[in-house]
Amino acid sequence: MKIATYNVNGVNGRLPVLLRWLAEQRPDIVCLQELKSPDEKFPEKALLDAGYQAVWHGQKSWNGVAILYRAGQPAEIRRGLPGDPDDLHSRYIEAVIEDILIVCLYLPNGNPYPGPKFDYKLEWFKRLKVHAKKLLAQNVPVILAGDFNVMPTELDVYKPERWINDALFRIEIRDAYKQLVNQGWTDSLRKLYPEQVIYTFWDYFRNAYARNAGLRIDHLLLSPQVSKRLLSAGVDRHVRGWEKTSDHAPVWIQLTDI
DNA sequence: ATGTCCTCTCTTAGAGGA
Repeated sequence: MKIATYNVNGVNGRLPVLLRWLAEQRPDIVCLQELKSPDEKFPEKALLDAGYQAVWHGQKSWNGVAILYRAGQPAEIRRGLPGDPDDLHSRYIEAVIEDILIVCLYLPNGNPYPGPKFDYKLEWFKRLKVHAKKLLAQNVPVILAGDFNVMPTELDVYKPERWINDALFRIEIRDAYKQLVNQGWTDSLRKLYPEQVIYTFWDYFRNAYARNAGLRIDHLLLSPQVSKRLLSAGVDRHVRGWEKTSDHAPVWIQLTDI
């Protein structure tokens, strides 16, 4: 079973690219971020025609997350990260697919540092850690997939020294990510490729993709029950080279069937 | 500071976000 996460940067503007990639790779499950679409404008019909049923949590202009499934309807469990009723951003959705709890999340960017957006990111991370710990305690297969807006280590940035005061790399944010992973999650790509330079995002600016000036900020974290089923993982980086493409590339894992 | 690309609107240019 192949499970992917992809920050599409506008699900409607990016629909041709998304459909092309779905047809090419045929992932079983897809977590999408940055829909930038209100719920009523989500391209449900086009995705159904492409063979995918979906649950989604959108909002106008910004954010938005969705989970697609090729072999049935994802069973939505939760929308919105618990812990702050005043947080109205659409950044979190959970669904059960087959035997796995799929969490699709879009962590706040947090820039500029310092400031309220950075504080919001730290708070969001705190709430995520609280909730993720509860999920682990259930001892069921769980996947946390999405755009975490965190480069976990210096290996994950083309020029670490330039990113020290960026909200995607500030030490508080790396620490928060480390604390999350240390609860017992497995970072899929790092597990299989502990020392390889792997990027999932290349800025639109400065010809970043051609220079491979990238970041690794999209992650698939696995609970122990899923981790033991991990077969392979990778980045569909060629998609970043397509016309009218997202600034992220799809990231995927392959699990053994049970 | 800049670069680019998305979405929305006090809309066809500019603002805000990433």
